[in-house]
Amino acid sequence: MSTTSEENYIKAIFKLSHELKTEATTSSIAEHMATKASSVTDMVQKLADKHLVNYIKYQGVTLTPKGEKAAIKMVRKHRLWELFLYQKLGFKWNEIHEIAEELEHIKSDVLIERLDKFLNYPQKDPHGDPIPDRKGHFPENKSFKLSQLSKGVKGIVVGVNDKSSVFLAYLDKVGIQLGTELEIIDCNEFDNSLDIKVNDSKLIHLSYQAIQNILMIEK
Amino acid sequence: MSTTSEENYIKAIFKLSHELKTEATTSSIAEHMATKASSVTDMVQKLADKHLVNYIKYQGVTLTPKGEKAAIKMVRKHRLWELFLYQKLGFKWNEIHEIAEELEHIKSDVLIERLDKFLNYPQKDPHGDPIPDRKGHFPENKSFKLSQLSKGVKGIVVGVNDKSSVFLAYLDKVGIQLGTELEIIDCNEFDNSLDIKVNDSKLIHLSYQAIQNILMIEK
DNA sequence: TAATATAATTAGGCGCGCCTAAAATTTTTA
DNA sequence: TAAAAATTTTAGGCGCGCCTAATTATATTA
Ligand SMILES: [Mn+2]
Ligand SMILES: [Mn+2]
Ligand SMILES: [Mn+2]
Ligand SMILES: [Mn+2]
Repeated sequence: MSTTSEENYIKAIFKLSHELKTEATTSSIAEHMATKASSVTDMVQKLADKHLVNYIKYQGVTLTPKGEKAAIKMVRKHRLWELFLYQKLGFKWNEIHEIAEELEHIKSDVLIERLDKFLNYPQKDPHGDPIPDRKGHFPENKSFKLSQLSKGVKGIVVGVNDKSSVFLAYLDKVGIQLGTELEIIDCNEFDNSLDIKVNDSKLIHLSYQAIQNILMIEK
Repeated sequence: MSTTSEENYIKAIFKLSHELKTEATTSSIAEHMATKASSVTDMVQKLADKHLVNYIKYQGVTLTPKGEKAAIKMVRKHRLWELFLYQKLGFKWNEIHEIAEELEHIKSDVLIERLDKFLNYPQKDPHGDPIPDRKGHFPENKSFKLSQLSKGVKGIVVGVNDKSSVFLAYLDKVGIQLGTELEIIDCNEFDNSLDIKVNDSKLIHLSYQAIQNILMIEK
């Protein structure tokens, strides 16, 4: 069996190497988990002993197939719990991550399958992220950053990169949620910000920082 | 804040002193928690430092008002999660305790209030046990043991004392659940067992051990 | 390529929750 | 009421997950 701490490390390594497509180095893991490099080394050695990661001293770390399977299961649990909190208990999309961070560690396998069924085998979490199925397969998720759309184009918001509470609350404030239609009115070259029409009505202004973190499909 | 371990100890002390109305001694706590007496002493000292229990060396332990409030909150959380698992996810009444034992430690206060609302502010858990409200008040729960009913009397099952999976599965097997009507057909004095008619049809035989653990109200 | 800067690991230590064994205290029994 | 038994506490130790400081290895730069 694995501890809560082990599970959080496995998730972090998965996120770094598979989602952000960066190297999972000792320091990047430490930064991601707000811990110290020496703590990461300790844990990575432990995970290597358990054959969850491939680890060569000074050479960074990758997940083994066993570790990847464990990571995907954690992602599945996290996102199902987030959807439960959002859809059934009425939490806002910026209130769910922290609680799911705890709920994802509940051990029962049958629990997660029952939850999946209760939620009608959903494919997306409240942030637009794909929920892997029981076998670990991710539903196809084609989207691009709002920053990549050009003037005049209309698109639908299908996800976010930054899931921080402040960013999500900001999107709420300016009237953006999943499914919102955005039209690029103008692109301000000097700071790469955009003027945008929201749902064919309100006009807003979004910084480059913001538009890099909003995921779209074309309409 | 309190750890999972502290919470489990507080719950055990509450159960021993308030529900079973026994003394919460070092050894009774140790037995209840399947741990060693020396571990209990360690924890009880820690809980005393936090003003959650009154503790005098060699004299056993009682909850302070603060400790009792914390205990009741744990009971509330445990029973709400049990009901969720039973009612919403379709678990059987003998499958829920272990999972709730983990879920009860999820930290968010607003979560538990949302869950309460989602479940329609229930008063009883799937074992017939009372669920304290947000303020810590328990709904009145009058019932008596099946072993206290006399021949010819009819009653309704409203709870169980033993929540072990084996006992609950046994009750399922003989057709007893909450709300089942039982009629005392005969009392066998030599071993205090009962012959019982279930829901006006099937005749079964229950040992003294069993009938001490079934809670009834008269019909 | 040698010196320097950066990154990673190791050494050693800490609190937590648990254990065993020994000592202290209380309760029971003779 | 004194000895024996049972209970409880203390002493000391262990694994976990974390830390700081020191050391070692790798990457960068002159
Ligand atoms: Mn987590
Ligand atoms: Mn999410
Ligand atoms: Mn518990
Ligand atoms: Mn219960």
